Amino acid sequence: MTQPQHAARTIITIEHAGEHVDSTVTIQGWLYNQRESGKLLFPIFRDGTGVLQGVVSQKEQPEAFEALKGLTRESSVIVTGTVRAEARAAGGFEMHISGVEVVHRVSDSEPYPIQPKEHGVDFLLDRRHLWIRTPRQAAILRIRAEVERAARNYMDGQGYTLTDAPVFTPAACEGTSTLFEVNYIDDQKAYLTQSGQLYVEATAAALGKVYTFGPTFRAEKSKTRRHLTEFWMLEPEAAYAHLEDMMQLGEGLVSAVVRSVVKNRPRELATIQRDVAKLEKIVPPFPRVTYDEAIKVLQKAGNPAKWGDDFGGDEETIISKEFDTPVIIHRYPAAMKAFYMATDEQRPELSLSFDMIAPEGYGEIIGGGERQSNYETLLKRLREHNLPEESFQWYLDLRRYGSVAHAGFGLGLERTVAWICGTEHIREVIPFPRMLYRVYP
RNA sequence: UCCCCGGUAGCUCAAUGGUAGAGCAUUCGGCUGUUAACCGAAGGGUUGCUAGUUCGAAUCUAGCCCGGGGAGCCA
Repeated sequence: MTQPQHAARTIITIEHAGEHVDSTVTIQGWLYNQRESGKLLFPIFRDGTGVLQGVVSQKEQPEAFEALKGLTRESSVIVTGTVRAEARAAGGFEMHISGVEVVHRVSDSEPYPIQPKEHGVDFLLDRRHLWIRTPRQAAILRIRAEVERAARNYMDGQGYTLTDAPVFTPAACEGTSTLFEVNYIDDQKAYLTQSGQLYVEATAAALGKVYTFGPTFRAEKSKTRRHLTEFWMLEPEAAYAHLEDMMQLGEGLVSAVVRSVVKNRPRELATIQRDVAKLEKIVPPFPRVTYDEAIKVLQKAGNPAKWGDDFGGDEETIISKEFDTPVIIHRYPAAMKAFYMATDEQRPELSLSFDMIAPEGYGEIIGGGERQSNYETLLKRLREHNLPEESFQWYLDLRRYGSVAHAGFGLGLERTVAWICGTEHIREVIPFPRMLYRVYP
């Protein structure tokens, strides 16, 4: 409106505002909030990269003042002004506004529903498509993107090749109770994958060191802050690899990801007020305890756990509180692990498995281990678990043709991001969470 | 599936058997350095639904619906 028609504009994003002090620039964004003080307005703009306070006086910039006065929250605006260092403004910079173009004005009769104050979870989740505009949510999503980028960089750097796994699968990977069933072509049944692992075992035999990274689905009726029905998993698998190799890869991956977030997303970590000192402590090697030792730690802490019990959230928290970094628990009893897990030759009652537990009570972020490479043993396990042999013939082929020791793990992306961000709930770290009884928006 | 907690104005909550309220948001007015600005005024309600107890129910009882947290299971 008040912008000169033919002026050459320097369009910047708010994250770079500090590089343009004392020059006139233009930002394209939305009105996040506005305070009025008589003949002064203090609008706060956001553009997805950050927020920037503006200031405009009625006396000095009457046109810009009128354009902004009474403007509704989340109206889209293109604003031109001079960036000044300003200690009184949040973030340390402020824009002295000279031109305002209101691109779209939010109606007075239907004001933007999300206010800069406390809201209930249900209300926010119903409006997740708008909630993600909130600076805190936007910062979390940018950190998630950094985690994904850093994880892929690390895996690629370690010589692993990304091999995407299918989402439709013919049968369960571990059991049948937790699968989403879908009608495939001509009344054939298919399921949404709960893990890409079986497929990555095949591609590992083809390419050596591989990983898959994609969505997985669990139809479990879990209603907790650690569960989603649709979540993303990064699953490496390597031929000729053993348990020890995967424990090292896991701690290398997790610490590289954390380091990358600390280095590349300091603004976002500040926005969400994450204690960065805690993240800076995440350096390999991570402490390792065997299942046997973990039981002793629990009993010492007064927990009634006994050998053979699986660990729930309480048990994980007790163990993880002993350390500042994630902790690896390895060699769980074979009975509590999946049919494809290899067993310890020295102690056949143990599986060559490991979990990585995040600090601060965020629970298991990695689960994996060495796979059963012997045809006869694997077939026996399949039958013991009452799994449909027909559906697993291709998987058994991997043990018929050049079977080798191999190992891998699955890293839960959302639990990892939730821990790195310190969020209350895992649902905040995925753009559109899918949870029990919630598929909208 | 089981256990626990909750549902009152657009939002966050108060009212524990006796006239349904506050803050924020919205509208109007005031304020030249605000930080979820502040000050004044106005509008805004089938207290999740159904039945019951009672002179009287947001409040007590039963059933149902919806949501949250946890268990199991897992990343």
